[in-house]
Amino acid sequence: MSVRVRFAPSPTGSLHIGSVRTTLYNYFLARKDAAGRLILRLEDTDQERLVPGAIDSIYDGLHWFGIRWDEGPREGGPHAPYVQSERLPLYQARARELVAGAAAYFCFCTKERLAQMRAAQQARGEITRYDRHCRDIPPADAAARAKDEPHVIRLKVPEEGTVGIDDLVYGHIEWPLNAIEDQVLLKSDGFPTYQLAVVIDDHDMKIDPIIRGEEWLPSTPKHLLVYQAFGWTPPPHAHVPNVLGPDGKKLSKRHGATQVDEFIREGYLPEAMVNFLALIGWSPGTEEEIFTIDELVTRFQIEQVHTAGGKWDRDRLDWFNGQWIRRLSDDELLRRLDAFLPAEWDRGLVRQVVPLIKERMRTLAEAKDQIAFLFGDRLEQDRSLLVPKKREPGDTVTALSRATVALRFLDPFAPERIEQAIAAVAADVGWTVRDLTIAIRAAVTGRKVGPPLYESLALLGRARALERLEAAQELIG
RNA sequence: GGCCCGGUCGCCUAGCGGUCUAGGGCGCUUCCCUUUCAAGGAAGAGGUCAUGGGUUCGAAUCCCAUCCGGGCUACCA
Repeated sequence: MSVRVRFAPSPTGSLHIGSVRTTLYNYFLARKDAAGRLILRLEDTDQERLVPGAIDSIYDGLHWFGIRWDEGPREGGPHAPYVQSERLPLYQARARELVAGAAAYFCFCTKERLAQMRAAQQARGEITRYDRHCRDIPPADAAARAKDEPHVIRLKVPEEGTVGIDDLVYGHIEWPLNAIEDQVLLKSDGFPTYQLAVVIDDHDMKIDPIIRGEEWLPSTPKHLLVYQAFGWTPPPHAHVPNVLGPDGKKLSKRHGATQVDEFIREGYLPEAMVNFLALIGWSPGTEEEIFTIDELVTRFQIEQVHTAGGKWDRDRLDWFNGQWIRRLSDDELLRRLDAFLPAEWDRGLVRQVVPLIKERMRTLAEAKDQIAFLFGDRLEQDRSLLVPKKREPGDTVTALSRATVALRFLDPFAPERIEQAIAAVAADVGWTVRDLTIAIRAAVTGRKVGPPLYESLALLGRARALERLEAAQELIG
């Protein structure tokens, strides 16, 4: 039996980083098995929460990560359609089947009555749960009323007993039936609830195993009961722990960026995100840290997934990102950088600085500020940076003017020659090379830190370098 | 409140009854390298394995209780 796994997002917004983690685990398993299949299914049964464009952003986000799947809304497949709102007749027929078999029943309670009931239960300090008011209406009467009265279909949960699963991650878990209410399966608008749709779809699409977030654990008994009602055998389940915010709660917008497109915009690499994400809640059991997505496919074992939630650690993500940036070839890095730099910046020149800033970047977005001095003629100089600590303005002007002279006729205007020239000037004026480079860097780049100075000067070109050195002398004086 | 899950350095984690005086990575500190900043290299601080009881010759590892944290508790998913 080959692996058939799925990820089933609701198109209620853009892709959340936590669900990407779960999707990654599904992906690893699907690719590990040569005959494995990954299925994308859209769970849009809540029509009120639909967000237009969400489907596109799910597709874009997943593709960005390098995740490919085999069956889905746009890809088609043997179990189409893969969008729940297009499968309505299926759910309705199945729900009626359950009613006919006395495993479910029509319920005519209004939302108002349910609200009142809940309020009363709460006031009495009881568990809030459907009181099974409609459970014992004679089936014939109920069927007749259902013809023209608004209604839902509820599952007839057995009075006692237990249901349980052997979760691939959490092990054996059991729930007493008396804690489970008669779940709504089909809403009054004819749409299925998640609980019904997910079971029918996973069954029809032959999903095995089901891998999903830990937050679904409490609704597993409800699903199990639906499987039972249909007489189906539930597939193996694997729940994976949540990705948590710094406060230990489920990662959400109030913890900062959580959407894939935000990370793309901030200049994170998919390689780094995959690597980082995979290691929250799973470990290969070795001391290695850096993995490509393909390596993860071969290493990943669902049984090694943890039971405890893991916190999101931005510093660690940044470290992974730096690692992956440094693993890129210069040409590849140039390609990735493209979207983060103004279109008018000369790519030939950018290509030449790339090696100089490669190990100075943690995100792609940082590159722009680091190399901006190379582009355009105007440069904002900061007088306070121009004069090194413990040096006099006058001496600085002298040093800078000597450097200007030394660089003017240097041939070629290349890093090694520049280095020699600057060393000579430093010796000449009795300054440390360090202090002299501080002043020159400030003059030429306007900043305190940046890529290596001699290479930067060479790339800047003699004309602009001299111009800026002279401007700096004026500014000080 | 009820049900379920969890608890190893600040964070991600190794560990699955003895090799643990608890290992690695991030972050932090110091040093080396050095034209700045990084990167890289080296060293270091940091954990009474939530707590208390058992079981055992032996427990981070098994059992129980307690505490703390989280999730769920909808005609949301």
